[in-house]
Amino acid sequence: MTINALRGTYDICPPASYIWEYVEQEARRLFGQFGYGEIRTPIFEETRLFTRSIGENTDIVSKEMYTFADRKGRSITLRPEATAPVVRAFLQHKLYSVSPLNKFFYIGPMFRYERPQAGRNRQFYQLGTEILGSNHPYYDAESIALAHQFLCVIGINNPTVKINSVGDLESKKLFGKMIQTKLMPQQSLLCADCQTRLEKNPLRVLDCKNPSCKEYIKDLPRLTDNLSPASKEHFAQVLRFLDSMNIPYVIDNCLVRGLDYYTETIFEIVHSNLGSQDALGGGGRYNNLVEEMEGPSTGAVGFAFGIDRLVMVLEQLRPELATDRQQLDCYILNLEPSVFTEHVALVHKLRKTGIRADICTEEKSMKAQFRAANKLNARFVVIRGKEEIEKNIFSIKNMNEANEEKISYTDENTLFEILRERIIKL
RNA sequence: GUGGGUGUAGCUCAGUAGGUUAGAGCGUCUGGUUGUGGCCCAGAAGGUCGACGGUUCAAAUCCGUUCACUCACCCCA
Repeated sequence: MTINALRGTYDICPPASYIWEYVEQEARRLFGQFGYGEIRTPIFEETRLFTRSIGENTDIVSKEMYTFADRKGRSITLRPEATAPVVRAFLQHKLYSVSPLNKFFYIGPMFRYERPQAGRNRQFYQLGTEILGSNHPYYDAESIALAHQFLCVIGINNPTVKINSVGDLESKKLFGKMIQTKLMPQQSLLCADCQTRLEKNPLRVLDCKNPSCKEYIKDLPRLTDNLSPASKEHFAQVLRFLDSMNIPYVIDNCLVRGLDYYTETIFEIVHSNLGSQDALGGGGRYNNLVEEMEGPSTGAVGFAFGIDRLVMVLEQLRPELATDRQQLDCYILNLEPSVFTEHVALVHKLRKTGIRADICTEEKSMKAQFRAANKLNARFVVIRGKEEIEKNIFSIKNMNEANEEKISYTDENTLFEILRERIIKL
């Protein structure tokens, strides 16, 4: 009985892993350029960190958390998202007193117990940012600009940025109540999902795709018309900054996010090359979360990409990323056991000077060894067989030009030097 | 949690009016005269046909159960 990876988890083997490396490498470079420092938090936390921050009756907390008791009976949860852990770290280390503004990025696995489907796994990977310490609308726009530029950098060129505002905590609550009172009389006419949404999370009714529900939704007041003057101005400024940076976006009055802590600006980036789960990433502002977690009043905004989904799109758009383009500089054949040890020293010496060298360990036929060299995409092959040893020479074959050079052998070191010279010359 | 689809070689898949030793392409390995790769040619290895049970003289094929994968709903990255 073989053991397989658990449902919703998977292995990333070469050459597919090259895409992941590429995405992460470009993220580190660009996010660093924008002034974000990497933060790494633990993969598991106390359960109440998430129940408190994300919200008791959100889907994530009510049915998707990997929660278990540790050996001392404490309730532990594998992180379903990174914002709460980052805020926890921010407070634990009192980073607000180290610097008024903190910009972080993170890369790592998250866990949600869901039925897997295209673009959704139980262990999935996010790469995201958090800016803590300001409620200036510029930072909402910067988050979106960074996300947008990152996609451009890695070659995902036509994403759609959807944006909306839910206003401050007060207007968010008031608007929810408004929807409830307007729709309650017709509750029984809505779809089953909307009936429960209306009670648990009324804003969600807005993005129901059910055609019959849409009839009722279109007559509802609009979120953006019911914002407080301050929230309205905040949102207008975010849009103004986006315009000034030429970041394209679509205002989507029905966009709602599933986590309780979002306030003001929320956004989502979708892409048509994905399946039904078409969001590459999303985020928004969360001005009350830090305070709710017993920290000082702190404006904050963040977003996250699903790396799994970025990779899915890149597999389609840039399949060349998943090929091993690296050439081997030098492959040393194994024809005479008497010189094998000398060759072990040679490979090591070459590698120490930064050359990509490798050695054949099996005493196979010359044809087989050349086939191996070819598969490894070797530029040079070192040949020391019976003939060379008798004549006291060694041969270097250039695989690209298919010509061979025979050089007289004096000692190990000159062999190394001559080989190195040939390799570096190219 | 709910619903649909699919399980045959390492990969992509053929293979039903149930009937001999279950196939192809790619990949892997070995050869194609004495020591040379890619192209070409030849050959080999590799499968308890997802698992279990049933019908039948006979099951990859029909029936039942189960597991896995997959897509979608809910929701999210």
